[in-house]
Amino acid sequence: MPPTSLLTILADPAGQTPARSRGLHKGQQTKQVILEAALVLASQIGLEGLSIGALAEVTQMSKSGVFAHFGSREELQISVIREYYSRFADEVFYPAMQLPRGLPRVKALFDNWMQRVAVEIQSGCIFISGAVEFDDRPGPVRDALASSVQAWLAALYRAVVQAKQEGHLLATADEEQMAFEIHALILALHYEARFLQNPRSVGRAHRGFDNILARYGQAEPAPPLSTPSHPSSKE
Amino acid sequence: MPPTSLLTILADPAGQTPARSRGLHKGQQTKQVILEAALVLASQIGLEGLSIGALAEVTQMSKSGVFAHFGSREELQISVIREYYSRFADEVFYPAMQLPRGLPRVKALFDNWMQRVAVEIQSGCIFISGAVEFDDRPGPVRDALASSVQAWLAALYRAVVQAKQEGHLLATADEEQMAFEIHALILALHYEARFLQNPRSVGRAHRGFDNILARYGQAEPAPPLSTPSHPSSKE
DNA sequence: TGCAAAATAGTACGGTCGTTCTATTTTCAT
DNA sequence: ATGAAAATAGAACGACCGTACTATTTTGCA
Repeated sequence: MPPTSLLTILADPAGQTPARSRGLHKGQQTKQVILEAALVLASQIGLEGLSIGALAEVTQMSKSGVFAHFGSREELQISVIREYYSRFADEVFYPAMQLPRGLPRVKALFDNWMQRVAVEIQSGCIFISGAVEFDDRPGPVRDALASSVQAWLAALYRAVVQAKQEGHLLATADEEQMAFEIHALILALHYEARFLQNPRSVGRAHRGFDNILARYGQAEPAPPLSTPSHPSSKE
Repeated sequence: MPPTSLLTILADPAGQTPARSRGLHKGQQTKQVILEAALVLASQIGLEGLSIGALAEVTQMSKSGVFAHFGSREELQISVIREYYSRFADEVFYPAMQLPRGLPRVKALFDNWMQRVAVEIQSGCIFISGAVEFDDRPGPVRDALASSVQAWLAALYRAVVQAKQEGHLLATADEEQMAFEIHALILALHYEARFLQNPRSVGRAHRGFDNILARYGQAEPAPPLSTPSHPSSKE
């Protein structure tokens, strides 16, 4: 029983039910294998770089064999987005929801997010690369991508609102602003670490979060400046 | 007489001198026209989306005619990066260098940057889309892109260092951290405004900058929270 | 165990891509 | 004005793309 619902937008509209029977064993299984490979490929070279040919090579299948599972490249891309979103929620969102409302939960959301992005410095993040690829390319892929990101950012925002309600933030705190600044740190981390290969970025992002807490938080002691490793936001 | 030099990295290594003569009139001229079109195209669909065919169509030339000016797609992409960089410097960097060292210059750098990105919400930013496209694709294009961005970020960093030297920032201020947080705001603005189409992003970024100034600055009065329009950082 | 249905393979088509090679046109100093 | 050099055009190449159609194989219930 996941603690909240809103994160369960965009469900697979039709699990499968291809013709009329009910046997859906092998197909779903290999589809999952393909999806797994597609996720890796899309993270590396982007959703636009995802090609059915390359996917067939990786999975040792024929192009048409891969294709048949999705019906179109677009549908494949959307499936990848859904899968990515699902894993993101499992890894970042749900674990944080186990913690009590307020600052603890906000901190956990950020820490989990950071941890995931730190891994994605190597593998790439679909929410970021996809945003650039589908900036001004309307259509179902962009819609799936945007609604996924919006759902996640909304969840983060709600956690901040609750933190203020719990009295963990200053009464003057602007929740939307705080969420914006947190998002900004993650984007900068991804940019500077993955593209510019600056190893200090992880520490910078952690420090930035501490700064945000110091600004919006209730009587947080200002963290000491210039600590070698990341002073972390975990307490 | 540009006030600083470091921004003049990456010069065209060989203007032209194709065979041995010295007449280089018409060629350079149409090359500039092509480059102009390429800049528009690359901003919209990215450096990877830049196709010689599309460029030929836009410029009303033949594919081979366009191609001959660059010799390869890679060289075309690099030319676009150089041109983009040059315009960025003219628009953002040099005007700010007219202002006195310290906070005024830092503020001008940010304001000019903001202004440019605000326009790029429609057209797209090559430094951001390119970063995603060439994350893990080594080669001369990535190198040109990365060195351009690094040069700009270094310039921003120097301005912050000077602001501290001038006594405009707290003695405890971490200049690199401040530059990181400023960069983060710009990235978030681009992401949330261009991809998520959130019209409040410009105001959020401005407010974020004010927060940074309040944190690192010397006795800055905290800006009032919740102002409708952007409270701006211009004094 | 048989047999329909599901899953996969094979092949081909039209399209776009970057690039090469050769022809044609345009430029511009003499 | 002439003629060589520079600029542009044209056509063709091999490669890869998504997709459609048609076999063939594999699956899993009766």
